[in-house]
Amino acid sequence: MISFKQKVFSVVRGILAGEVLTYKEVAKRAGNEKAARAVGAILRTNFDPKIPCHRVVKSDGTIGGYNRGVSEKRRKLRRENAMVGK
DNA sequence: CATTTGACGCCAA
DNA sequence: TTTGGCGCCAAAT
Repeated sequence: MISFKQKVFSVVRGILAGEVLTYKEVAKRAGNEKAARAVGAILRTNFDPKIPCHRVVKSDGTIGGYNRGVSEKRRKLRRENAMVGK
């Protein structure tokens, strides 16, 4: 039985370089659009380099958080995407 | 099983 | 535009 959490990881793992999803989008793809907050909690407790969790940002365009520091996240996004938003 | 937690989202002021 | 407050949810305790 795959948990919501597993689903979230599958989705995030599938994000292509240059693609950025919001927590809400990830939640929707994982099966529950209203679980954006839970997605953050999940990505927070489970760090895994195979998962490009730095490509997940907030709906309002701000960067959100990151286990290894927001600066690091911003830097990675900047390398992959050209613009990160605000 | 009951509570707490927090990388969120949205709206009113 | 910036803040504050409330709702929502899966996980962790």
